[in-house]
Amino acid sequence: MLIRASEETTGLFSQERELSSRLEEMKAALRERGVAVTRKRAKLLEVLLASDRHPSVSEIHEGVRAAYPGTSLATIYNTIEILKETGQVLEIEFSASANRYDGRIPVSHPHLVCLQCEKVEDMENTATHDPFERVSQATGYDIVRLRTDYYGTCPECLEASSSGERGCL
Amino acid sequence: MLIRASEETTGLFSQERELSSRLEEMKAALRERGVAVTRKRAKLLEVLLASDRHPSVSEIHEGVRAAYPGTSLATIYNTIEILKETGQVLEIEFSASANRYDGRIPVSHPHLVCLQCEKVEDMENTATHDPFERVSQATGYDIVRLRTDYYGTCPECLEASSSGERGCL
DNA sequence: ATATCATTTAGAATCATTCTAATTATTGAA
DNA sequence: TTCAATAATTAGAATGATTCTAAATGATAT
Repeated sequence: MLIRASEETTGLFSQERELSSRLEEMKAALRERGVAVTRKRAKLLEVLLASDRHPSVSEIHEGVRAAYPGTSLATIYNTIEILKETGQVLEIEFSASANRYDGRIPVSHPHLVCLQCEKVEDMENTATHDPFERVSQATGYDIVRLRTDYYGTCPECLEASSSGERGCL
Repeated sequence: MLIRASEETTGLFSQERELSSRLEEMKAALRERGVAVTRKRAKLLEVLLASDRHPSVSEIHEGVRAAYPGTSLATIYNTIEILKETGQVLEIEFSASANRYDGRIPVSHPHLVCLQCEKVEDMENTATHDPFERVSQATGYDIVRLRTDYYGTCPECLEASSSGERGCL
């Protein structure tokens, strides 16, 4: 059965316990990489893990600034870059809008993307994708990542647009 | 079996016949849409279909300029936009570099992306992805598109980097 | 011919991201 | 504690793909 991971008590990422161990994992990865876990960086990790919204850099920036008002955008970009390099965050690229980041599940997994409200949700994977080794063998590529995203209109946006084009305020 | 579509005599898109009927299809779609198939637009379609390289806008621009030197970038963007709207081209989005376009197979299908040389290849799909209807049903989304891309290093780049880091000229 | 409408144009504007060079914090040795 | 040395952070400039704008050109039909 295919369900949305955002349903909080089941699915891909449910337990608060998992969240805090994920936080520790990320901090450990930063230390291992040889960079300090500063207060701003710690806050960034928190913000990143706080929601299943797959936040953009500027959303993260706002979250961090709520605690540390002087924080610059560059700090967010820098830290995200390190997280990417250490495999601690999954970057979901968009060309027409800002990239989104998944710190909860930093490995390849499918998403639902609403083209209207730009929501990005995790999706349980029921389909079987070719494992990297198999693709590698068949193509000669060294495969490191897979992107599987379904694009469309989310139920809320469908509802909003069906219950009246009139609401044009 | 999983093979690369770029092998010319088999695979997803082999026959020259298919290419020219594809060209007519695209022209028809433009006319149906109510826009003229000008010489520049016709050339653009040709360039788009000419290779399996999944060209970027600026590659297409260069191709068109070879025949019509004065052609502006805006014309390419405009026409690509119309092709997108009519479902005649598949846009493969990248945030860190230019988007790529697939006019040969304008419907969702998987790709191999080389992170080093930025090659984009079609891939035969052996894995079963959840059909749109099934995802729609399970999630409430109205799904219109699926992106399935494998990222890694292509055989040529692997070869180049293994046969010596020395070649640093 | 000429009025109308679509097409094309050059260049400006936008926006996410990256870069740069200077400033500020932190740390470890004297 | 003091003083380098190193890392982290900063503001703002630079970049680059894309979109926008307003003017110019081209085609079409009477």
